[in-house]
Amino acid sequence: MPSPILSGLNPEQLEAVTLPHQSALILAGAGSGKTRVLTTRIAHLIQSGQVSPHGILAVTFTNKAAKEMAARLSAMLPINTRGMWIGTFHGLCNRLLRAHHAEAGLPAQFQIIDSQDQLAAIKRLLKGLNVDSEKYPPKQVQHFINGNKEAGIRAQQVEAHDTYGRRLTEFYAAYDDQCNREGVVDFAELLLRTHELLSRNQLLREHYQERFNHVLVDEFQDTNRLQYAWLKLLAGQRGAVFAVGDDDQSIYAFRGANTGNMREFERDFHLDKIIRLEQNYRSHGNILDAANALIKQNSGRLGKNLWTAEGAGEPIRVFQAATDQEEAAFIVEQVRALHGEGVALSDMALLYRSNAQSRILEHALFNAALSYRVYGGLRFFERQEIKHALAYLRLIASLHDDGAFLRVVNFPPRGIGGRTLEQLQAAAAAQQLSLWQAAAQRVLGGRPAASAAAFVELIEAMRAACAGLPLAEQIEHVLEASGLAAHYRASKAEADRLENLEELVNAAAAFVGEQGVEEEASPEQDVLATFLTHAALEAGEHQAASGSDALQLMTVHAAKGLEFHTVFMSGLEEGLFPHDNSLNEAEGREEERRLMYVAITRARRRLYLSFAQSRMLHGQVRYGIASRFLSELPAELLMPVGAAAAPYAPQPARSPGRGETRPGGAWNIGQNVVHPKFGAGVIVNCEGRGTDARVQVNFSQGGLKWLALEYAKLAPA
DNA sequence: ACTACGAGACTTTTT
DNA sequence: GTCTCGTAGT
Repeated sequence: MPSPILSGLNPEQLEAVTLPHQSALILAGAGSGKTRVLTTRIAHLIQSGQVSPHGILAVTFTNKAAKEMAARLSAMLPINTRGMWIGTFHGLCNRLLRAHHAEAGLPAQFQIIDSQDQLAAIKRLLKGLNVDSEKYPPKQVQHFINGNKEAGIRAQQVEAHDTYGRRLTEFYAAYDDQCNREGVVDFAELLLRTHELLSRNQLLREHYQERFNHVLVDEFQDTNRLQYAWLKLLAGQRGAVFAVGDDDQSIYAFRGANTGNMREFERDFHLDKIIRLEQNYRSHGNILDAANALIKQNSGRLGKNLWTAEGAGEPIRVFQAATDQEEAAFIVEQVRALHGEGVALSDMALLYRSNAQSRILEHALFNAALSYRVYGGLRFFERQEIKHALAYLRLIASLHDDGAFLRVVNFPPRGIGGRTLEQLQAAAAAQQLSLWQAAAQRVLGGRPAASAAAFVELIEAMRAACAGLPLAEQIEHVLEASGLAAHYRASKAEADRLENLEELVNAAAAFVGEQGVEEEASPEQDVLATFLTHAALEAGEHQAASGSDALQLMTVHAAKGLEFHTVFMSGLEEGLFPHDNSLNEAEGREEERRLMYVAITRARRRLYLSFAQSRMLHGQVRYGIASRFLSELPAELLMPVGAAAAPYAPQPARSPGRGETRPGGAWNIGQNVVHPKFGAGVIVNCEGRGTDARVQVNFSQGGLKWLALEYAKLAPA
């Protein structure tokens, strides 16, 4: 007698869901019901009595995915998912480290710092070591540290081959020391610490290995080395790892995702089961055919071909615009028409490769009075006013947090400037004290000591006043006592920041409301710590939902996992998409292609691909040719649209348009040329006439150069 | 100690 | 075009 939760699954989905206790890889194509399979399997395991909710570990990458999984699960089964171990890698690590902080060598109230805070900590560290930030850019040091942590390598284990590498390794070691002193943990550290804790502590390891009989992973293709090692460790010899992913949608290699994990998983776990979910429930045939044809050109795929029971549907529309403005105007016009036909604006997406492209599109939409919503940008807990407020709270919770100290010691301004801080930092370093201790012990003399002492008193007063208050009231008190609220009230230009601070109080109240149900007996101080963790681990929505029907604007990355009736993929030009910076290595080129694959498979019914021959980028006009991806799609699936409906490839040399000079009569923008010294290149700009005429050439070897035509020995190629 | 101006950068991003 | 960072000026 099949259970109702299994009804409606196709044979492959059913097989995946009802697999016995064994490790398995589910290759789930776009729109193949991946999340459904994952959640239904958990529900099925529990319902059939194979495991209790207690024995499940379900890991995702984003909080959104974790929440959705929990929500779907509680809709399927009458269970409370709150106590279950469903969460992000980082969230679950946090949970483990809080429970075993002593064994992990962490203070009970350790704070989590985000990448911004981490970068600030590194800058501070380098400054203290008198390091030339030209030679060792903080961003690069951060990259080095995180890269090593994600490979499971501590500073002591780094194999440095040159002076530069040895220096970076020193910084890595010093950074970890600094974090330990301050009681802060960065994102990568959460994972590495947990991994070390479990590898070192046999009792703990066996406890969790026994407990988590079933480990389920979402978006497995996005895991990095450390996350994979973490999974392997938790699963142990007898555990079953059920990994769901799609190698064709791996678009995060640039931030450490190891595409090799899928193959390694297959080998390490001796998989005899790889289930492919290839039936797509989202898109019409032409769209899937295009996606399949494109992705086939990548090498080293595990292999998969999407199909649909639906018809072919409409052809894919391709639009060639002369300028980015024209491209935007075309999109506006099409959006209007479709909206008129009854397609909701929110069911249409406007995608682009990089955020910089959104502005011109926004401009056109704004002028057309079409409502739109841009995803991306600053998130709630990343805003500076929120960071300031949280830093006061962090300092109250954990006085030795130098990062928090420095963020607020002079904000709002209270006469503690760079000079004073330098002295304070020197004194603290000399005596191995935190900045707080140094300030509290009045190591300074003169006027600076007085202002520092005043700050110490301020924080101590806040700490005392907050003790025992509900969280929201604590925050309200801090906002007033610190002068933050007054500071933002005083400036008209920053009224929105004040609003955000008020929103922070609301968020805290809501947070306590949600928490309160479960953990009724938790002491007040712990609520603050939990809230700070929440703020660090979950930066909040990118933008508050406007509620109204609005066109969705976002990068292709941000669109992963979403679907729309109509998708406009804009800016399909060489150099933009695929992006210049990714073209050097085959890996990068293939990732760009996967990105294009993700873009195409977002569309249910209609797909527009557009590009512009000229585009304003970085304040300069760039001339581009059609993206290679357009020629990689089967021509019979494409339909040129728009005023000209002209063929777009191969790119004909364009004669100069309005306002463009035509020096010497022989040189055109877009023309390929050869220079005796610089080699092959393409003309991207012209200027002046007669003997003054100059052309700008983008050389494949030498980069961008302005050349005076009178002297340069330029020849057509 | 704070503010203002200019030089240079600038793919994608979650935790 | 726009944001960030560092330095110079008040």
